[in-house]
Amino acid sequence: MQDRLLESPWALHLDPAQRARVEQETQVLKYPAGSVICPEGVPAQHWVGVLDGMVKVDTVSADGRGTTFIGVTTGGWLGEGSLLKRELRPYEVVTLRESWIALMPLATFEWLFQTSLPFNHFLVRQLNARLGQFVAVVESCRIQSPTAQVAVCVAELFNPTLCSATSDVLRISQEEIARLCGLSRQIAHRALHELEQAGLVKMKYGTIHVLDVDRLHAFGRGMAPVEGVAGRS
DNA sequence: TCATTAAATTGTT
DNA sequence: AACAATTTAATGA
Repeated sequence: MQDRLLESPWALHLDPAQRARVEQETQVLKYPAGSVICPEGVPAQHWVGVLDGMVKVDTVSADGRGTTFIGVTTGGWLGEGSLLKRELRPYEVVTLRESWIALMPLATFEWLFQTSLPFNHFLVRQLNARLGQFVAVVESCRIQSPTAQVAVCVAELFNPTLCSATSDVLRISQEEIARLCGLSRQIAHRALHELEQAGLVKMKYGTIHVLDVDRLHAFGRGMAPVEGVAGRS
């Protein structure tokens, strides 16, 4: 699993010396499901890579209610925002299931940031992709139905710029999907059932098979079956 | 390998 | 939100 580290997209264009230092200083650890990798409110000390598994980024308010902002699947990297700003982690990072996690120290990240142009290109593309991800979610949330919202959230978990989707099987409970979309579990459940009937996903116990990512994405932007609303203007 | 139990997840009201 | 039903995982014979 250590090998996966240098197979990351940002590592492909580093020179041998840079690759060597990255490999030496980055630790690769296995975490059981539910582990807090980055606690909220502590200084950010690592850039976090999901070599295998899945994590969520969320925050818990005082009254115990929590919201999930993003899910990151195998091949994704996160946490660069807090590193660049040298700030306390505004959100916590938690594994949703057993995962292999890479932790690159701040110093190593900063060194790559200062010395590698390809690394900077990667960061710009990643930040841009994240922005697009959030815009798509907000759009589906404001304009479309909850079902479209779920469609976009699930589709975005497969965003090729943000992860290296190796499989179309998503091991995640409907409850976590609901958190990810900011919906109640029953609404998310209904939405997932609709998407299943539309032939876009296939539900099993604890897993979701994504059959057509492209159509899922399209669903979030007006391809919804309710065209009585969309057609009028 | 099979039966029993606990835990997690889903389905329904 | 609470409850019931279902599936999986773990345990032990």
